[in-house]
Amino acid sequence: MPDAPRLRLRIHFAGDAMLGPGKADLLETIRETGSISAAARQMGMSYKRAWQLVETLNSMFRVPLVVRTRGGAAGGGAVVTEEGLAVLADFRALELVLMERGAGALANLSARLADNATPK
Amino acid sequence: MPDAPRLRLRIHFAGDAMLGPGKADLLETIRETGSISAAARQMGMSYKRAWQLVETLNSMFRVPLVVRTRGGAAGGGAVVTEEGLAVLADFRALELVLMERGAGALANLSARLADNATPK
DNA sequence: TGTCGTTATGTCCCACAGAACATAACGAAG
DNA sequence: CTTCGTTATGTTCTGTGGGACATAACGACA
Repeated sequence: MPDAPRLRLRIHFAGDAMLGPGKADLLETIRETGSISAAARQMGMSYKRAWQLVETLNSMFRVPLVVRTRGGAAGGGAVVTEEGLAVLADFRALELVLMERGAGALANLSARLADNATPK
Repeated sequence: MPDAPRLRLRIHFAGDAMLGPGKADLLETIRETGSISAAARQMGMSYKRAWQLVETLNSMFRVPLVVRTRGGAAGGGAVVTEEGLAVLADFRALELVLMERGAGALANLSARLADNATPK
């Protein structure tokens, strides 16, 4: 088995609101870097996209997950709120549950895969 | 709570091979209808797309998941193999595990959502 | 040997997500 | 009151996933 298969989870709420690995990872990177732009750079995505994701994240929950500040010596920054951390934790918990309890089925599936030796 | 959030799961294997709700549902509908085109119609997707999905499904596993026959009185048809049923079962098992064991975290997340009363 | 519904493919087209650029606005510190 | 990095937005461009069509091939059966 070359590399372990990755389980990707996405939650579709009412309307078009959804939460998946993209927003979760972004949230996590913002927490680490304290800045949207730094997170975007680190994740190799455009600042605008990251900003848009934060925007939708904040608007889909009652309490904002990320608070931003503009100006100042550091230019500004972004901080993940308690609510944001909680949301992130819940999402990670779901992923973890899936990884742990689904290892068996996942192994079954992997065993049936054709061995494409990642050609070229 | 308007409608229950849907958990969507996708498995990314090595290379670009991946398995998600799309292929799983298609597999299931083919099993029910015995035909790719009927499944496509029933799922509201073009025949070509359904055919392409079946093609990639068959090529990403060692044993084909769907066998097809052309011509004949009925025009032809498609049958999901034992292997296909097994793959489908494993995927559904993963989904089920997620729904059951993740209900708690999912409820937490839902509770934090902004109540967008599905406007318009 | 003609019929009929399905599988099998190719071509054209378009909506749309996201990249790439381009500017403002901001505000603490020096 | 200048500087500096960040947040905040708008505009343009493009790759592409998938829809919409168009045909061919197939083969059991009447």
